[in-house]
Amino acid sequence: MMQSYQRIWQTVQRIPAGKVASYGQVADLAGLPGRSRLVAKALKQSPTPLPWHRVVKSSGQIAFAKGSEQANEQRQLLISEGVQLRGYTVHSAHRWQPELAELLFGLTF
DNA sequence: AAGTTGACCAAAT
DNA sequence: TATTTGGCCAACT
Repeated sequence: MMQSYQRIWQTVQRIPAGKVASYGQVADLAGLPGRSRLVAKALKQSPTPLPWHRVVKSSGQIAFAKGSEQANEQRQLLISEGVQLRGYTVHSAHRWQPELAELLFGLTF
């Protein structure tokens, strides 16, 4: 549903530069628990200004195949933001841990 | 209308 | 550490 994509995009937009979130984490924050695959789909539709590169697997690995054009691009974007990686895996220290106030920001009631 | 596909995930092996 | 398995569900065949 388009509504879900909007929520996902808004959530991705809140990930700070220099930090990353997992697909599942974004789904949870968007109020769509268990729908990590939908996040991937929404990202595929990525409106240009979206910081899509700040979303990685729960393992810290970049989701694209190693060595692929897209994986390399994502890697460079992250590095340019000061994110440290070992190969195609971001260091756990850069994982986004939203504060309570930040979590509440996404609620609709 | 029924089957397949994903920029995934967590737990089990 | 690596691979498999079952779960997930909207969008496509």
